[in-house]
Amino acid sequence: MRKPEDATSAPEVGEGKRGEDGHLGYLLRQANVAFRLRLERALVDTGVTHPQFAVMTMVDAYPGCSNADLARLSLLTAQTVTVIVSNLKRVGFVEAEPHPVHGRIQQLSLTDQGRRVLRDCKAIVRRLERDLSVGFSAQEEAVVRRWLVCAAAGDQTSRKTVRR
Amino acid sequence: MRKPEDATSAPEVGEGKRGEDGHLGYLLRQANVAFRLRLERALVDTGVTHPQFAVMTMVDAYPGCSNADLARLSLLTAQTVTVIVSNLKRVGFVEAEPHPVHGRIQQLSLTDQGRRVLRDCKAIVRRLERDLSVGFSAQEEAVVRRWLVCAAAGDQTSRKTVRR
DNA sequence: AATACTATATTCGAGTTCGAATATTATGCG
DNA sequence: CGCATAATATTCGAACTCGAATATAGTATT
Repeated sequence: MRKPEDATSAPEVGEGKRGEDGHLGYLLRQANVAFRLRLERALVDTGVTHPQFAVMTMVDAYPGCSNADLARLSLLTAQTVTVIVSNLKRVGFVEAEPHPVHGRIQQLSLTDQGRRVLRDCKAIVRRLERDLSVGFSAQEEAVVRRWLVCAAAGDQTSRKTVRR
Repeated sequence: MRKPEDATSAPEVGEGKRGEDGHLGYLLRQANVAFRLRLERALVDTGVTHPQFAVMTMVDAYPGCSNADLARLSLLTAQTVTVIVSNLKRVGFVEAEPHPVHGRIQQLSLTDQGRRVLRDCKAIVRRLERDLSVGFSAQEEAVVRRWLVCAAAGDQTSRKTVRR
């Protein structure tokens, strides 16, 4: 199917159902897959995967947070976060203080090494993120941001005005 | 960290860095995670996962396509598609015609059962996708669609200004 | 105090995803 | 024809992801 002489030729990314006429859910998936892939390949030298980058960023922003806090922040399940955090502990980027005064809660924080690696990752990610806004005005970017937040909130929040 | 009296209280989805002021890459990830989760949970009764739904939709749109074609269409790697297709073959939603005239290429198509299940899935997905556009005008939605296509294309296409 | 409920953390099994590597087939070039 | 190159399909190892289930700890109710 490499040559266009074939009957079932697939469209390029911007064309047909893969272009602006496609389903919004499909376009969202396609955009995310592409950006995730670019991110993952840009981070390969740091040894950090992109879920690990997300978790490390959150631990850095909310030091002392728990596994369950991370799950809420990332919209992932507690099981998923457990795996990511345990991998980060193993390589020494994250450490846990097992005994706050109360609870069996593990308070998480970055190690010095983790902070160093995170700084490198952030520089790489910043470059990739800049590309996401080229070709769009400030007003257009604001629309996109509002849409993304709305899609993330789903029905739970911010849809409460449109009762039925 | 359940009560707001705690020092490190995490913001809700629409607030702070999780709102419209956050990084575009983070917002994209957040939106995708949330939509994927809603989709996965809505499809649970059909027995189809959301990557399986995506692959079945493509096989239905391009019958006779190969594993490598699916990889290009979905922006996934050939290894990933191999696993998904083999799971779909196992449950009998997809079948492969192993011997076209040329090549070792496997021509894929949906079984009758696969087509039936896909029809049910599409009805479910259509409802979820409608929610993605409520609260946005046609012009705003067009901006969002253009941005998503642009993010999917990355640098390869559509940054080249025009056609060849 | 005993019980019920909630939250937290973890384990298990299955599906998804990638990079690396391998085997096989087609094509192009000498 | 013979060989290099490319494309296709697959296997392997590792990480991510979820639902279900389990164990533990804190809170509330009776």
